[in-house]
Amino acid sequence: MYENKQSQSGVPGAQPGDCEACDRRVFDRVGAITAEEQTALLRIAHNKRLAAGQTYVIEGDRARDFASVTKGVAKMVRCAEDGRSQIVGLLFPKDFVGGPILFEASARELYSIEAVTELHLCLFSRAGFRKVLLEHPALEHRLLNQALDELQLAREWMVLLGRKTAAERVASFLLYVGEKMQAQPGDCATGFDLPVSRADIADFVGLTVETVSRQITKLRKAQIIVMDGPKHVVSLDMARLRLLTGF
Amino acid sequence: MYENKQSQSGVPGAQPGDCEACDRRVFDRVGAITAEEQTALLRIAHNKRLAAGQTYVIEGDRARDFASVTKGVAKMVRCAEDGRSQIVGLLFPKDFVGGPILFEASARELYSIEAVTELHLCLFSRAGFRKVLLEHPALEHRLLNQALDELQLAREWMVLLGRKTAAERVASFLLYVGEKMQAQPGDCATGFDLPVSRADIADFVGLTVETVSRQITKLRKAQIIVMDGPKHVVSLDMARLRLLTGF
DNA sequence: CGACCGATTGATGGAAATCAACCGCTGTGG
DNA sequence: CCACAGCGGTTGATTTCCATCAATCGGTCG
Repeated sequence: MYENKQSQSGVPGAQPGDCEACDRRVFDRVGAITAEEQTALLRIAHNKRLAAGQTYVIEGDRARDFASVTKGVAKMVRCAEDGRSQIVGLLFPKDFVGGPILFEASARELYSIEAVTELHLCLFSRAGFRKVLLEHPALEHRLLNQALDELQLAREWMVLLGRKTAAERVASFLLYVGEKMQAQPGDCATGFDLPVSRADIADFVGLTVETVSRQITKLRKAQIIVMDGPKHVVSLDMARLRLLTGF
Repeated sequence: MYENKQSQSGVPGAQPGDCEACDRRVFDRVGAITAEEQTALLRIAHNKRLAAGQTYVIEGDRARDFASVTKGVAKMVRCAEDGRSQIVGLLFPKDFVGGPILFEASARELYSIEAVTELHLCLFSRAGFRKVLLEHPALEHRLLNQALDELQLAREWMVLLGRKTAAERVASFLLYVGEKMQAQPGDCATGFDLPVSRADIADFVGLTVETVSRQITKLRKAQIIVMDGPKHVVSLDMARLRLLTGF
Protein backbone atom coordinates (compact mmCIF):
# COMPACT_ATOMS: atom_id res chain seq x y z
CA MET A 1 0.00 0.00 0.00
CA TYR A 2 2.62 2.44 1.08
CA GLU A 3 5.26 1.96 -1.58
CA ASN A 4 4.71 0.48 -4.98
CA LYS A 5 7.48 -1.33 -6.82
CA GLN A 6 5.30 -2.51 -9.66
CA SER A 7 4.73 0.30 -12.12
CA GLN A 8 7.36 2.69 -10.89
CA SER A 9 10.03 3.77 -13.30
CA GLY A 10 11.73 6.53 -11.35
CA VAL A 11 15.46 6.60 -11.89
CA PRO A 12 18.01 9.25 -10.98
CA GLY A 13 18.44 11.97 -13.55
CA ALA A 14 16.09 13.11 -16.25
CA GLN A 15 15.10 10.73 -19.00
CA PRO A 16 15.01 12.80 -22.14
CA GLY A 17 12.86 10.30 -24.00
CA ASP A 18 10.19 10.30 -21.34
CA CYS A 19 10.58 13.91 -20.42
CA GLU A 20 10.36 15.49 -23.82
CA ALA A 21 6.61 15.95 -23.64
CA CYS A 22 6.37 15.73 -19.87
CA ASP A 23 8.59 18.64 -19.07
CA ARG A 24 6.97 20.85 -21.56
CA ARG A 25 3.75 20.28 -19.64
CA VAL A 26 5.36 21.14 -16.34
CA PHE A 27 6.71 24.29 -17.81
CA ASP A 28 3.43 25.23 -19.40
CA ARG A 29 1.92 25.20 -15.98
CA VAL A 30 4.79 27.08 -14.47
CA GLY A 31 4.41 29.63 -17.22
CA ALA A 32 6.54 30.75 -20.11
CA ILE A 33 9.97 29.80 -18.97
CA THR A 34 13.46 30.62 -20.13
CA ALA A 35 15.67 27.97 -21.68
CA GLU A 36 18.02 28.45 -18.77
CA GLU A 37 15.33 27.73 -16.21
CA GLN A 38 14.20 24.77 -18.23
CA THR A 39 17.55 23.04 -18.20
CA ALA A 40 17.98 23.84 -14.50
CA LEU A 41 14.74 22.02 -13.75
CA LEU A 42 15.41 19.22 -16.20
CA ARG A 43 18.62 18.41 -14.43
CA ILE A 44 16.81 17.46 -11.22
CA ALA A 45 13.70 15.82 -12.66
CA HIS A 46 12.74 12.18 -12.08
CA ASN A 47 9.75 10.24 -13.32
CA LYS A 48 7.25 8.07 -11.54
CA ARG A 49 4.21 6.16 -12.69
CA LEU A 50 1.35 4.76 -10.66
CA ALA A 51 -1.52 2.51 -11.66
CA ALA A 52 -5.07 3.62 -10.92
CA GLY A 53 -5.88 3.14 -7.26
CA GLN A 54 -2.30 3.23 -6.01
CA THR A 55 -1.29 5.54 -3.20
CA TYR A 56 1.50 8.04 -3.77
CA VAL A 57 1.75 9.47 -0.26
CA ILE A 58 -0.13 8.90 2.98
CA GLU A 59 -1.14 11.74 5.30
CA GLY A 60 1.22 12.00 8.22
CA ASP A 61 4.20 10.59 6.35
CA ARG A 62 7.38 12.59 6.19
CA ALA A 63 7.02 14.93 3.23
CA ARG A 64 8.18 13.60 -0.11
CA ASP A 65 9.42 15.18 -3.28
CA PHE A 66 7.84 18.11 -4.92
CA ALA A 67 6.12 16.92 -8.08
CA SER A 68 4.01 17.80 -11.05
CA VAL A 69 1.31 15.70 -12.69
CA THR A 70 2.10 14.98 -16.33
CA LYS A 71 -0.69 12.52 -17.08
CA GLY A 72 -3.81 11.23 -15.37
CA VAL A 73 -5.75 12.35 -12.33
CA ALA A 74 -5.01 12.10 -8.61
CA LYS A 75 -7.02 12.91 -5.50
CA MET A 76 -5.95 14.50 -2.20
CA VAL A 77 -7.88 12.88 0.66
CA ARG A 78 -8.25 13.29 4.40
CA CYS A 79 -9.59 10.17 6.11
CA ALA A 80 -10.99 9.64 9.61
CA GLU A 81 -10.69 6.38 11.54
CA ASP A 82 -14.47 5.95 11.48
CA GLY A 83 -14.59 5.73 7.70
CA ARG A 84 -15.49 9.29 6.85
CA SER A 85 -13.33 10.85 4.17
CA GLN A 86 -13.17 14.12 2.29
CA ILE A 87 -11.37 14.90 -0.95
CA VAL A 88 -9.81 18.36 -0.75
CA GLY A 89 -8.68 18.54 -4.33
CA LEU A 90 -8.24 16.73 -7.63
CA LEU A 91 -4.90 16.98 -9.40
CA PHE A 92 -4.86 17.18 -13.18
CA PRO A 93 -1.94 17.36 -15.62
CA LYS A 94 0.22 20.45 -15.04
CA ASP A 95 -0.84 20.69 -11.39
CA PHE A 96 1.83 20.76 -8.74
CA VAL A 97 1.91 18.26 -5.91
CA GLY A 98 3.25 19.16 -2.50
CA GLY A 99 3.08 22.95 -2.69
CA PRO A 100 1.92 23.53 0.88
CA ILE A 101 4.96 21.79 2.32
CA LEU A 102 7.58 22.99 -0.12
CA PHE A 103 9.37 25.24 2.34
CA GLU A 104 8.88 23.48 5.64
CA ALA A 105 11.98 21.72 6.80
CA SER A 106 10.57 18.65 8.54
CA ALA A 107 7.09 18.74 7.11
CA ARG A 108 4.60 15.89 7.13
CA GLU A 109 2.11 15.26 4.39
CA LEU A 110 -1.27 16.79 5.18
CA TYR A 111 -3.31 14.58 2.88
CA SER A 112 -3.01 11.23 1.22
CA ILE A 113 -2.57 11.38 -2.53
CA GLU A 114 -3.92 8.53 -4.62
CA ALA A 115 -3.91 7.86 -8.33
CA VAL A 116 -7.47 7.95 -9.62
CA THR A 117 -6.51 6.92 -13.14
CA GLU A 118 -3.13 5.82 -14.41
CA LEU A 119 -0.85 8.59 -13.18
CA HIS A 120 2.46 10.00 -14.37
CA LEU A 121 4.43 12.30 -12.12
CA CYS A 122 7.51 14.39 -12.65
CA LEU A 123 9.43 14.55 -9.37
CA PHE A 124 11.87 17.13 -8.09
CA SER A 125 13.67 16.70 -4.79
CA ARG A 126 12.47 19.40 -2.46
CA ALA A 127 15.99 20.61 -1.76
CA GLY A 128 16.85 20.64 -5.44
CA PHE A 129 13.70 22.48 -6.41
CA ARG A 130 14.26 25.08 -3.71
CA LYS A 131 17.76 25.62 -5.03
CA VAL A 132 16.51 26.18 -8.56
CA LEU A 133 13.96 28.60 -7.12
CA LEU A 134 16.68 30.60 -5.45
CA GLU A 135 18.59 30.87 -8.71
CA HIS A 136 15.51 31.66 -10.77
CA PRO A 137 13.24 33.88 -8.69
CA ALA A 138 10.82 34.34 -11.58
CA LEU A 139 9.76 30.75 -11.04
CA GLU A 140 8.41 31.73 -7.66
CA HIS A 141 6.05 34.20 -9.25
CA ARG A 142 4.51 31.37 -11.20
CA LEU A 143 4.23 29.18 -8.14
CA LEU A 144 2.47 32.02 -6.37
CA ASN A 145 -0.01 32.33 -9.18
CA GLN A 146 -0.85 28.65 -9.01
CA ALA A 147 -1.21 28.75 -5.25
CA LEU A 148 -3.63 31.66 -5.62
CA ASP A 149 -5.63 29.71 -8.20
CA GLU A 150 -5.88 26.73 -5.88
CA LEU A 151 -6.88 28.99 -3.01
CA GLN A 152 -9.68 30.38 -5.12
CA LEU A 153 -10.93 26.91 -5.98
CA ALA A 154 -10.74 25.78 -2.34
CA ARG A 155 -12.84 28.75 -1.27
CA GLU A 156 -15.42 28.14 -3.97
CA TRP A 157 -15.61 24.60 -2.68
CA MET A 158 -16.10 25.88 0.87
CA VAL A 159 -19.22 27.65 -0.39
CA LEU A 160 -20.36 24.43 -2.05
CA LEU A 161 -19.73 22.26 1.00
CA GLY A 162 -21.10 24.76 3.48
CA ARG A 163 -24.29 25.91 1.80
CA LYS A 164 -25.25 24.17 -1.42
CA THR A 165 -27.97 21.53 -1.76
CA ALA A 166 -27.25 18.04 -3.08
CA ALA A 167 -28.52 18.98 -6.54
CA GLU A 168 -26.38 22.12 -6.64
CA ARG A 169 -23.30 20.23 -5.52
CA VAL A 170 -23.56 17.63 -8.26
CA ALA A 171 -24.27 20.24 -10.92
CA SER A 172 -21.24 22.24 -9.77
CA PHE A 173 -19.07 19.16 -9.80
CA LEU A 174 -20.07 18.20 -13.33
CA LEU A 175 -19.30 21.70 -14.59
CA TYR A 176 -15.94 21.66 -12.84
CA VAL A 177 -14.91 18.29 -14.23
CA GLY A 178 -16.43 19.02 -17.61
CA GLU A 179 -14.24 22.05 -18.03
CA LYS A 180 -11.14 20.24 -16.81
CA MET A 181 -11.71 17.27 -19.09
CA GLN A 182 -12.17 18.89 -22.46
CA ALA A 183 -9.57 20.52 -24.60
CA GLN A 184 -11.43 23.61 -25.77
CA PRO A 185 -14.08 25.02 -23.41
CA GLY A 186 -17.39 25.35 -25.19
CA ASP A 187 -20.94 25.98 -24.08
CA CYS A 188 -22.13 22.46 -24.78
CA ALA A 189 -19.44 20.03 -23.80
CA THR A 190 -18.18 17.36 -26.09
CA GLY A 191 -18.19 13.86 -24.64
CA PHE A 192 -15.69 12.85 -21.99
CA ASP A 193 -15.14 10.24 -19.31
CA LEU A 194 -15.66 11.01 -15.65
CA PRO A 195 -12.26 10.26 -14.17
CA VAL A 196 -13.61 9.35 -10.73
CA SER A 197 -16.07 6.89 -9.22
CA ARG A 198 -19.38 7.81 -7.59
CA ALA A 199 -17.71 7.29 -4.22
CA ASP A 200 -15.02 9.83 -5.10
CA ILE A 201 -17.59 12.34 -6.29
CA ALA A 202 -19.40 11.85 -2.98
CA ASP A 203 -16.21 12.43 -1.00
CA PHE A 204 -15.45 15.54 -3.02
CA VAL A 205 -18.85 17.20 -2.70
CA GLY A 206 -19.63 16.02 0.83
CA LEU A 207 -22.51 13.64 0.10
CA THR A 208 -23.02 9.85 0.01
CA VAL A 209 -22.70 7.61 -3.01
CA GLU A 210 -26.46 7.07 -3.01
CA THR A 211 -27.42 10.74 -3.15
CA VAL A 212 -24.85 11.42 -5.86
CA SER A 213 -26.30 8.58 -7.89
CA ARG A 214 -29.85 9.83 -7.40
CA GLN A 215 -28.91 13.37 -8.44
CA ILE A 216 -27.15 12.15 -11.56
CA THR A 217 -30.18 10.05 -12.44
CA LYS A 218 -32.36 13.14 -12.05
CA LEU A 219 -30.10 15.13 -14.38
CA ARG A 220 -30.19 12.31 -16.93
CA LYS A 221 -33.97 12.12 -16.82
CA ALA A 222 -34.17 15.90 -17.26
CA GLN A 223 -31.92 15.55 -20.34
CA ILE A 224 -29.43 17.99 -18.86
CA ILE A 225 -26.76 15.38 -19.25
CA VAL A 226 -26.64 12.43 -21.61
CA MET A 227 -24.62 9.42 -20.53
CA ASP A 228 -23.59 6.16 -22.07
CA GLY A 229 -22.57 3.94 -19.18
CA PRO A 230 -21.90 5.22 -15.67
CA LYS A 231 -18.66 6.99 -16.53
CA HIS A 232 -19.00 8.23 -20.08
CA VAL A 233 -20.66 11.58 -20.51
CA VAL A 234 -21.93 11.93 -24.07
CA SER A 235 -22.97 15.54 -23.69
CA LEU A 236 -23.49 18.01 -20.95
CA ASP A 237 -25.70 21.09 -21.21
CA MET A 238 -23.44 23.61 -19.53
CA ALA A 239 -25.89 26.49 -19.82
CA ARG A 240 -28.67 24.64 -18.01
CA LEU A 241 -26.25 23.15 -15.50
CA ARG A 242 -25.03 26.61 -14.60
CA LEU A 243 -28.56 27.55 -13.63
CA LEU A 244 -28.55 24.72 -11.12
CA THR A 245 -25.30 25.51 -9.34
CA GLY A 246 -26.90 27.88 -6.84
CA PHE A 247 -24.27 30.52 -6.31
CA MET B 1 -23.14 50.82 2.39
CA TYR B 2 -20.68 50.74 -0.44
CA GLU B 3 -18.33 53.54 0.49
CA ASN B 4 -17.92 55.02 3.93
CA LYS B 5 -16.87 58.61 4.50
CA GLN B 6 -17.33 58.53 8.24
CA SER B 7 -14.42 56.84 9.89
CA GLN B 8 -12.06 56.80 6.96
CA SER B 9 -8.74 58.55 7.32
CA GLY B 10 -7.02 57.43 4.14
CA VAL B 11 -4.85 60.13 2.58
CA PRO B 12 -2.24 59.90 -0.16
CA GLY B 13 1.21 58.93 1.06
CA ALA B 14 2.24 57.19 4.23
CA GLN B 15 1.48 58.78 7.56
CA PRO B 16 4.50 58.10 9.75
CA GLY B 17 2.57 58.72 12.94
CA ASP B 18 -0.13 56.25 12.11
CA CYS B 19 2.12 53.84 10.32
CA GLU B 20 4.84 53.45 12.87
CA ALA B 21 3.20 50.45 14.51
CA CYS B 22 1.02 49.52 11.56
CA ASP B 23 3.76 48.95 9.04
CA ARG B 24 5.81 46.96 11.42
CA ARG B 25 2.85 44.58 11.58
CA VAL B 26 2.59 44.33 7.84
CA PHE B 27 6.27 43.57 7.62
CA ASP B 28 6.12 41.00 10.37
CA ARG B 29 3.63 39.15 8.31
CA VAL B 30 5.61 39.52 5.16
CA GLY B 31 8.62 38.22 7.04
CA ALA B 32 11.93 39.72 8.10
CA ILE B 33 12.36 42.47 5.60
CA THR B 34 15.21 44.69 4.57
CA ALA B 35 15.20 48.39 5.37
CA GLU B 36 15.21 49.03 1.67
CA GLU B 37 12.09 46.95 1.08
CA GLN B 38 10.46 48.61 4.03
CA THR B 39 10.86 52.12 2.70
CA ALA B 40 9.77 51.00 -0.76
CA LEU B 41 6.50 49.74 0.71
CA LEU B 42 6.07 52.67 3.05
CA ARG B 43 6.18 55.05 0.16
CA ILE B 44 3.00 53.62 -1.35
CA ALA B 45 1.05 52.86 1.83
CA HIS B 46 -2.30 54.45 2.71
CA ASN B 47 -4.51 53.96 5.73
CA LYS B 48 -8.17 53.20 6.05
CA ARG B 49 -10.44 52.59 9.02
CA LEU B 50 -13.86 51.02 9.12
CA ALA B 51 -16.35 50.72 11.96
CA ALA B 52 -17.68 47.30 12.90
CA GLY B 53 -20.29 46.16 10.39
CA GLN B 54 -19.09 48.31 7.53
CA THR B 55 -18.40 46.84 4.13
CA TYR B 56 -14.97 47.27 2.57
CA VAL B 57 -15.63 45.63 -0.80
CA ILE B 58 -18.60 43.91 -2.38
CA GLU B 59 -18.26 40.74 -4.46
CA GLY B 60 -18.39 41.51 -8.14
CA ASP B 61 -16.98 45.01 -7.78
CA ARG B 62 -13.93 45.98 -9.74
CA ALA B 63 -10.93 44.88 -7.69
CA ARG B 64 -9.61 47.38 -5.19
CA ASP B 65 -6.27 47.99 -3.59
CA PHE B 66 -4.14 45.32 -2.13
CA ALA B 67 -4.21 45.66 1.65
CA SER B 68 -3.12 44.31 4.97
CA VAL B 69 -5.10 44.21 8.20
CA THR B 70 -3.37 46.12 10.97
CA LYS B 71 -6.09 45.97 13.61
CA GLY B 72 -9.42 44.22 14.10
CA VAL B 73 -11.12 41.34 12.31
CA ALA B 74 -12.82 41.14 8.92
CA LYS B 75 -14.81 38.42 7.16
CA MET B 76 -14.84 37.32 3.52
CA VAL B 77 -18.37 36.34 2.52
CA ARG B 78 -20.19 34.90 -0.46
CA CYS B 79 -23.92 35.60 -0.45
CA ALA B 80 -26.75 34.12 -2.49
CA GLU B 81 -29.90 36.03 -3.46
CA ASP B 82 -32.01 33.65 -1.37
CA GLY B 83 -30.30 34.64 1.87
CA ARG B 84 -27.79 31.84 2.18
CA SER B 85 -24.26 32.97 2.90
CA GLN B 86 -20.91 31.37 3.57
CA ILE B 87 -17.84 32.92 5.15
CA VAL B 88 -14.73 31.67 3.37
CA GLY B 89 -12.23 33.23 5.71
CA LEU B 90 -11.63 35.54 8.64
CA LEU B 91 -8.92 38.16 8.34
CA PHE B 92 -6.83 38.98 11.40
CA PRO B 93 -4.03 41.52 11.88
CA LYS B 94 -1.08 40.84 9.56
CA ASP B 95 -3.29 39.05 7.03
CA PHE B 96 -3.27 40.23 3.45
CA VAL B 97 -6.44 41.27 1.67
CA GLY B 98 -6.87 40.77 -2.04
CA GLY B 99 -4.18 38.20 -2.72
CA PRO B 100 -6.16 36.12 -5.20
CA ILE B 101 -6.63 39.07 -7.52
CA LEU B 102 -3.25 40.72 -7.15
CA PHE B 103 -2.03 39.88 -10.62
CA GLU B 104 -5.20 39.90 -12.68
CA ALA B 105 -5.52 42.98 -14.80
CA SER B 106 -9.25 43.63 -14.77
CA ALA B 107 -10.17 41.46 -11.84
CA ARG B 108 -13.42 41.57 -9.90
CA GLU B 109 -13.69 40.91 -6.21
CA LEU B 110 -14.66 37.32 -5.53
CA TYR B 111 -16.07 37.89 -2.04
CA SER B 112 -17.46 40.75 -0.02
CA ILE B 113 -15.22 41.87 2.82
CA GLU B 114 -16.86 43.32 5.92
CA ALA B 115 -15.43 44.66 9.14
CA VAL B 116 -16.46 42.41 12.01
CA THR B 117 -14.91 44.62 14.67
CA GLU B 118 -13.40 48.05 14.25
CA LEU B 119 -10.96 47.52 11.40
CA HIS B 120 -7.72 49.22 10.38
CA LEU B 121 -6.27 48.52 6.96
CA CYS B 122 -3.02 49.44 5.32
CA LEU B 123 -3.61 49.89 1.59
CA PHE B 124 -1.24 49.57 -1.34
CA SER B 125 -2.33 50.34 -4.87
CA ARG B 126 -2.21 47.11 -6.83
CA ALA B 127 0.02 48.64 -9.50
CA GLY B 128 2.31 50.12 -6.88
CA PHE B 129 2.58 46.90 -4.94
CA ARG B 130 3.31 44.93 -8.08
CA LYS B 131 6.10 47.36 -8.89
CA VAL B 132 7.67 46.95 -5.48
CA LEU B 133 7.39 43.19 -5.96
CA LEU B 134 9.32 43.39 -9.21
CA GLU B 135 12.09 45.33 -7.56
CA HIS B 136 12.20 43.14 -4.47
CA PRO B 137 11.62 39.56 -5.53
CA ALA B 138 12.21 38.25 -2.00
CA LEU B 139 8.86 39.75 -1.08
CA GLU B 140 7.19 37.34 -3.43
CA HIS B 141 8.59 34.43 -1.51
CA ARG B 142 6.81 35.65 1.58
CA LEU B 143 3.58 36.20 -0.29
CA LEU B 144 3.82 32.63 -1.56
CA ASN B 145 4.25 31.34 1.96
CA GLN B 146 1.15 33.15 3.14
CA ALA B 147 -0.87 31.92 0.19
CA LEU B 148 0.18 28.38 1.02
CA ASP B 149 -0.85 28.87 4.65
CA GLU B 150 -4.27 30.11 3.57
CA LEU B 151 -4.61 27.22 1.17
CA GLN B 152 -3.92 24.81 4.02
CA LEU B 153 -6.55 26.46 6.18
CA ALA B 154 -9.11 26.47 3.37
CA ARG B 155 -8.59 22.74 2.83
CA GLU B 156 -8.92 21.97 6.53
CA TRP B 157 -12.17 23.88 6.39
CA MET B 158 -13.31 21.83 3.40
CA VAL B 159 -12.95 18.76 5.61
CA LEU B 160 -14.93 20.49 8.34
CA LEU B 161 -17.70 21.63 6.00
CA GLY B 162 -17.88 18.40 4.07
CA ARG B 163 -17.77 15.78 6.79
CA LYS B 164 -17.82 17.04 10.37
CA THR B 165 -20.85 16.95 12.68
CA ALA B 166 -22.30 20.09 14.23
CA ALA B 167 -20.49 19.41 17.52
CA GLU B 168 -17.18 18.86 15.77
CA ARG B 169 -17.59 22.04 13.73
CA VAL B 170 -18.18 24.25 16.73
CA ALA B 171 -15.31 22.67 18.67
CA SER B 172 -12.98 23.21 15.71
CA PHE B 173 -14.11 26.80 15.37
CA LEU B 174 -13.49 27.58 19.03
CA LEU B 175 -10.00 26.13 18.84
CA TYR B 176 -9.27 28.11 15.70
CA VAL B 177 -10.45 31.39 17.13
CA GLY B 178 -8.96 30.68 20.54
CA GLU B 179 -5.52 30.30 19.04
CA LYS B 180 -5.91 33.41 16.89
CA MET B 181 -7.14 35.52 19.78
CA GLN B 182 -4.53 34.94 22.44
CA ALA B 183 -1.00 36.24 22.52
CA GLN B 184 0.88 33.13 23.63
CA PRO B 185 -0.59 29.77 22.69
CA GLY B 186 -1.10 27.62 25.78
CA ASP B 187 -2.98 24.44 26.49
CA CYS B 188 -5.72 26.10 28.52
CA ALA B 189 -6.61 29.38 26.92
CA THR B 190 -6.74 32.61 28.83
CA GLY B 191 -9.95 34.57 28.48
CA PHE B 192 -10.78 36.35 25.26
CA ASP B 193 -13.72 37.81 23.37
CA LEU B 194 -15.28 36.04 20.42
CA PRO B 195 -14.88 38.58 17.63
CA VAL B 196 -17.92 37.38 15.70
CA SER B 197 -21.65 36.90 16.28
CA ARG B 198 -23.43 33.55 16.40
CA ALA B 199 -24.69 34.25 12.88
CA ASP B 200 -21.13 34.70 11.65
CA ILE B 201 -20.01 31.50 13.33
CA ALA B 202 -22.90 29.73 11.64
CA ASP B 203 -21.94 31.13 8.24
CA PHE B 204 -18.33 30.10 8.77
CA VAL B 205 -18.98 26.50 9.84
CA GLY B 206 -21.98 25.87 7.59
CA LEU B 207 -24.72 25.59 10.21
CA THR B 208 -27.62 27.75 11.44
CA VAL B 209 -27.55 30.20 14.33
CA GLU B 210 -29.76 27.88 16.36
CA THR B 211 -27.56 24.81 16.11
CA VAL B 212 -24.45 26.85 16.86
CA SER B 213 -26.15 28.20 19.95
CA ARG B 214 -27.23 24.73 21.06
CA GLN B 215 -23.73 23.32 20.61
CA ILE B 216 -22.16 26.15 22.59
CA THR B 217 -24.68 25.59 25.37
CA LYS B 218 -23.74 21.90 25.41
CA LEU B 219 -20.04 22.77 25.71
CA ARG B 220 -20.81 25.19 28.54
CA LYS B 221 -22.85 22.60 30.43
CA ALA B 222 -20.04 20.08 30.00
CA GLN B 223 -17.65 22.68 31.47
CA ILE B 224 -15.44 22.46 28.41
CA ILE B 225 -15.79 26.18 27.98
CA VAL B 226 -16.64 28.78 30.59
CA MET B 227 -18.32 31.95 29.38
CA ASP B 228 -19.36 35.22 30.91
CA GLY B 229 -21.90 36.70 28.55
CA PRO B 230 -22.44 35.46 25.01
CA LYS B 231 -19.17 36.81 23.65
CA HIS B 232 -16.66 36.61 26.44
CA VAL B 233 -14.86 33.31 26.85
CA VAL B 234 -13.44 33.05 30.36
CA SER B 235 -11.58 29.84 29.72
CA LEU B 236 -11.45 27.15 27.11
CA ASP B 237 -10.21 23.62 27.71
CA MET B 238 -8.18 23.13 24.58
CA ALA B 239 -7.18 19.56 25.37
CA ARG B 240 -10.76 18.35 25.73
CA LEU B 241 -11.91 20.46 22.78
CA ARG B 242 -9.31 18.83 20.59
CA LEU B 243 -10.85 15.45 21.35
CA LEU B 244 -14.12 16.73 19.96
CA THR B 245 -12.87 18.07 16.64
CA GLY B 246 -13.23 14.76 14.84
CA PHE B 247 -10.36 14.78 12.37
C1' DC C 1 -20.76 -19.88 -14.11
C1' DG C 2 -20.59 -17.43 -9.87
C1' DA C 3 -18.15 -14.00 -7.01
C1' DC C 4 -17.32 -9.39 -6.74
C1' DC C 5 -17.58 -4.53 -7.37
C1' DG C 6 -19.62 -0.20 -8.72
C1' DA C 7 -23.93 1.83 -9.57
C1' DT C 8 -28.79 2.26 -8.96
C1' DT C 9 -33.21 2.24 -6.60
C1' DG C 10 -36.34 1.78 -2.65
C1' DA C 11 -37.61 2.08 2.41
C1' DT C 12 -36.58 4.05 6.83
C1' DG C 13 -34.28 6.98 10.24
C1' DG C 14 -31.90 10.87 12.14
C1' DA C 15 -29.25 15.22 12.48
C1' DA C 16 -29.82 19.60 11.60
C1' DA C 17 -33.00 23.15 9.41
C1' DT C 18 -37.00 25.54 10.01
C1' DC C 19 -40.58 27.69 12.53
C1' DA C 20 -41.83 29.87 16.67
C1' DA C 21 -41.62 31.80 21.25
C1' DC C 22 -39.07 34.03 24.66
C1' DC C 23 -35.18 36.26 27.27
C1' DG C 24 -32.07 40.05 28.29
C1' DC C 25 -29.94 44.06 26.84
C1' DT C 26 -29.67 48.68 24.58
C1' DG C 27 -31.17 52.64 22.87
C1' DT C 28 -34.94 55.89 22.17
C1' DG C 29 -38.67 58.78 22.71
C1' DG C 30 -42.95 60.00 25.04
C1' DC D 1 -38.23 57.55 34.26
C1' DC D 2 -40.33 53.98 32.10
C1' DA D 3 -42.47 51.82 27.89
C1' DC D 4 -41.28 49.58 24.16
C1' DA D 5 -39.12 48.44 19.86
C1' DG D 6 -35.20 46.11 18.03
C1' DC D 7 -31.60 42.89 18.05
C1' DG D 8 -28.73 39.02 19.36
C1' DG D 9 -29.03 34.90 21.70
C1' DT D 10 -31.32 30.83 23.66
C1' DT D 11 -34.71 27.18 23.84
C1' DG D 12 -38.57 24.21 22.26
C1' DA D 13 -41.60 21.90 18.54
C1' DT D 14 -41.86 20.28 14.01
C1' DT D 15 -40.20 19.28 9.40
C1' DT D 16 -37.09 18.06 5.82
C1' DC D 17 -33.31 16.65 3.35
C1' DC D 18 -30.01 13.60 3.15
C1' DA D 19 -27.80 9.47 5.47
C1' DT D 20 -28.38 4.90 6.43
C1' DC D 21 -29.90 0.36 5.59
C1' DA D 22 -31.16 -2.96 2.24
C1' DA D 23 -32.03 -5.17 -2.19
C1' DT D 24 -31.08 -5.49 -7.03
C1' DC D 25 -28.74 -4.84 -11.48
C1' DG D 26 -25.05 -5.09 -14.81
C1' DG D 27 -20.43 -5.67 -15.99
C1' DT D 28 -15.83 -7.91 -15.27
C1' DC D 29 -12.71 -11.31 -14.03
C1' DG D 30 -11.03 -15.57 -12.21
